[in-house]
Amino acid sequence: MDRPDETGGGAGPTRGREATRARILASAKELFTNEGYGSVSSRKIAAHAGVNVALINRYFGAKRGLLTELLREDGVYPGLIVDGPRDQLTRRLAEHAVSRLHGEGTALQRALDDSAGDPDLRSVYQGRITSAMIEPLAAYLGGPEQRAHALLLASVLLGVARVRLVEGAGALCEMERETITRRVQDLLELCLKDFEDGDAA
Amino acid sequence: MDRPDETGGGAGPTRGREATRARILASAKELFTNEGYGSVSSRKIAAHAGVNVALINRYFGAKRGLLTELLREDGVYPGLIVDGPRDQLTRRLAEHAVSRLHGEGTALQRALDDSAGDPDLRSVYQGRITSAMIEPLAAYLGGPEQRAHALLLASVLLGVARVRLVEGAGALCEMERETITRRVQDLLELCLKDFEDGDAA
DNA sequence: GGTATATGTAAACACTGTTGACCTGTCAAA
DNA sequence: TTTGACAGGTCAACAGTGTTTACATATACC
Repeated sequence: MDRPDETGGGAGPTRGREATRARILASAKELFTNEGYGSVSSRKIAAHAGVNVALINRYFGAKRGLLTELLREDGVYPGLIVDGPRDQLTRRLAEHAVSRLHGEGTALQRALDDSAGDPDLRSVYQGRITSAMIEPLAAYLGGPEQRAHALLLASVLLGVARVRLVEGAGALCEMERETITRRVQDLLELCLKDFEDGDAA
Repeated sequence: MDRPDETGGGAGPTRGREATRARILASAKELFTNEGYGSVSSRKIAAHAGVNVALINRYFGAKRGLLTELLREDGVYPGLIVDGPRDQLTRRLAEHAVSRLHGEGTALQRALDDSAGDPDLRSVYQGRITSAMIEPLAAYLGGPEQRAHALLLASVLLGVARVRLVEGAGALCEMERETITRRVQDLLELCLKDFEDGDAA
């Protein structure tokens, strides 16, 4: 039952459960970053890690498990942007969105954004967006309409991300950064308005 | 060089270039509609159409060509919603978005929306969204900032569509339909504001 | 009739993710 | 020390995928 490996007690053995897991994960991270999820095969990851293909499924269940693990470690949609003063929430979110629009952030984040549409990853991202974006937002906002407000915020944030994939978002990136950030912020602010006042036109 | 088929001049022969093309396309449409793009294999389409697999690639280049053709025929993102009185543009777009949010529209449309993330289809949807959504919007809007405005509109529209895939959009669908439509319309309206006025708070 | 050409067929290719059977080395108990 | 158990690793195969190539066939024209 106990682990018989790490006999030397060293920091980095090249074999054994944890060492192999780590090497696979590191290879996956590097390859996904440079080539995207869909373009990297299990065998390629295994070869790069100097490890047998079957071990990927042994340790991560399936290829998708690698990405799940990377997301868990890296926190691609960090709840961090939610935390902070309430009156600056939309500003933080807008800056985050525009930053993503400009392709900033970790190379891995960019790669995973690009791979988000893969059918194999759909359930992964679905759960991730819900648990790391919509639910934290709803909890942070509070109130009876928290979920609707959170979904609207998510719509704008995801929409901006999506238009980058489709278009490169050239025209938006060419604008003064503060201008587009301000506009996104205004959109987010509008998402948060109460739903009572029907027709303010 | 000329077409030797359709010798009888009948309406529906079961062999020959056009007949085969049509049968493949009809099968693809039916299967994609019911099972989505990624879950339907080339062989399955061919079997359903009673046709050899190789003919798919002969007549449509590749599997993706089937979907390109279906999109071309069906006009999934019709420029129709753009046409109309200018002061009702956002209303039309909002109604369209909310309608999609509720999963209305053709079954095929719904299926293709769901398949939009497939890596194999990325270039197809990229071109389609650009040519059938962003460019018509930009042309319709006019002005020096037309492209930025069109991209912002697209962000909201695509974002609303995306949140449906992720969440089922339960909370948004449970709301009074007019309320959510109004809110989306307001968001779209805000997208169209000039970028000059920097800080209206 | 002969022949070029369009259409349809069968089989393979080069992949993919995944799995099951099989070694192998190390540790614990007898 | 011998035995047995078991975690860790290897290999080959499975069942799929999209796509292509070489071949057979039927049609239409000269």
